[in-house]
Amino acid sequence: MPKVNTVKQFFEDVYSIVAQIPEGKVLSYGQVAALTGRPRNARMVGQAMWSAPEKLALPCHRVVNSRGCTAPACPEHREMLEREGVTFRINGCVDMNKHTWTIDDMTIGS
DNA sequence: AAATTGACGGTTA
DNA sequence: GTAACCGCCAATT
Repeated sequence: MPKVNTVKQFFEDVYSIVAQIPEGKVLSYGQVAALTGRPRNARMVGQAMWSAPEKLALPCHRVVNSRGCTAPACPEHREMLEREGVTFRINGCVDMNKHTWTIDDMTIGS
């Protein structure tokens, strides 16, 4: 019954984290990968997004690359983020310094 | 089983 | 600050 830490588990972790991203915040693939325990699997995270079942309502538009830009094939996500309160720079990238999500943003509660 | 590709990241030029 | 190259890890062909 070999059920070790396989990629499948990694995918579940990715879905779990991405699903917890609050509105107006974004995460980079590498950041998500690091939170799942695979900082080198940034690419795999993207693959997970593209492979993510829509029934999970996974906010993949809140996941961007290291530059803070939206996914290469989904520039329309930019408008979705703007609508959620995310601010964009002239270069078309998100203001990471203010919108890169962190655990600290969810634990400061109260 | 081997080689190529890929929603990426980081470093060097 | 921008451009190019290499490197990481798993999937796909």
